[in-house]
Amino acid sequence: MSAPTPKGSRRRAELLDAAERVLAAGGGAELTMRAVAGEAGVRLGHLQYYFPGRPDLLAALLERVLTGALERVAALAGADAEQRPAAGDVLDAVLLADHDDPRLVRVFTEIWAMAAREEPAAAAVRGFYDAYAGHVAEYIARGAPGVPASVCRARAETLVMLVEGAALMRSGVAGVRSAATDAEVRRVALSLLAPG
Amino acid sequence: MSAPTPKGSRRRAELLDAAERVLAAGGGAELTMRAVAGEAGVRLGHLQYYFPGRPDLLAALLERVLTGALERVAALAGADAEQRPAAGDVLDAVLLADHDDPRLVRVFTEIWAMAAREEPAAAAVRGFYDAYAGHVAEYIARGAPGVPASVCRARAETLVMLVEGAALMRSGVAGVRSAATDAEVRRVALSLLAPG
DNA sequence: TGTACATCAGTGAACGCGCGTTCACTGATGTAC
DNA sequence: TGTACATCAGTGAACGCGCGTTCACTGATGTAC
Repeated sequence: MSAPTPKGSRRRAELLDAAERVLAAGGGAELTMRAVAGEAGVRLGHLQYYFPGRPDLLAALLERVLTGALERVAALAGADAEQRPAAGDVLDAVLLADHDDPRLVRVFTEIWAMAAREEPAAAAVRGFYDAYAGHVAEYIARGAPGVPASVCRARAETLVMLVEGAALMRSGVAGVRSAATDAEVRRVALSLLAPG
Repeated sequence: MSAPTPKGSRRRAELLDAAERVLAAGGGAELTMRAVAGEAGVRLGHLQYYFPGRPDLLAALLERVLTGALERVAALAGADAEQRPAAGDVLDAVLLADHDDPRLVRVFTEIWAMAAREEPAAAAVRGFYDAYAGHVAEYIARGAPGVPASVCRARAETLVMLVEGAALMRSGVAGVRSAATDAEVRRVALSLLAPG
């Protein structure tokens, strides 16, 4: 597939959209070539024109979801060093916007499960969280000039753990949301993001 | 299956052991009736004598894993109000013992994915984390007599989020372990478990 | 502007395979008398 | 202690189904001259 045409890229994106909807709705076990083709409104054989085998589809889907999520993190935490958004606003954006989409939480639980199974997927997921923590660490460092980079990194990784755990627990999958806990999470997260 | 015989209970447990090994090794997609029967060394038809359908096996497996994990939490955090173990020891036990078993982390990522798919599984998982947080809240309350129960609960839920996020990130699935981050997680977790 | 041809986009049927499920069956174990 | 019988434990073959994959095919679109 060298130099894809505009139409080709659009179709490819549509097919991945469909795959993402199927994954969110039914989980990895229902993410079949037929189901994706049906969701996209094309024939099985045509889906395989773009993604010859199921592994090709899975890899492309994983890459797109992770890239999209990372771009959102970068936009929130990193873009302009000058216009550094307030830590509270960043947290609210992560905790409210991202986690309020149960679709995304579902997709991520499936991605974690995929990563636990297959090393290539795990490598992609580790790369994602590594970059994620990198953005957060940079944000922290900008707000605390004297603090060593290694400390910023440790705080960033801890914050990512808390946020991902919160995603799981607040999503209805493994727990339910409560205002008191949200406030406590926010307090702890803030102390990591902008200590002092 | 009224009043199972000793032999029946043993066989049942053996079959669930096998199912757990298959789940840890290959994930939910490979957890087939045939694979479990093969792992247990019995014939397919015989597995179905104890678990007539796949849903029966899945439900029993989920219940056993969650019950086992909860018992370990209860033993750590709750048992005797008199012999209250030090917060640091509790944390070390959770972070080192539990998380050092990649098998268990893998099983839990699969359980989260299952819960994201099926509401009955989600209900069981929510019940588990509810009880988990309850034990932790009680532990916190015993160490901080003046603090309202609602505050203890919020701290406990936040701690559970952090611990589960840490399990994911430290397991190799979504991240790698680092001593600096471990220390930071421990510091934050301790501040939740035994503030002041 | 027209034509020939290569490539791109999309279809449809068929394959072999592993799955969950069904079911008739056999041997082992317990229990009543 | 022996026997008859019910239940428990385990086998083995077959079923229909949905899956990923293969492949020959057709129509649409671009491109060279």
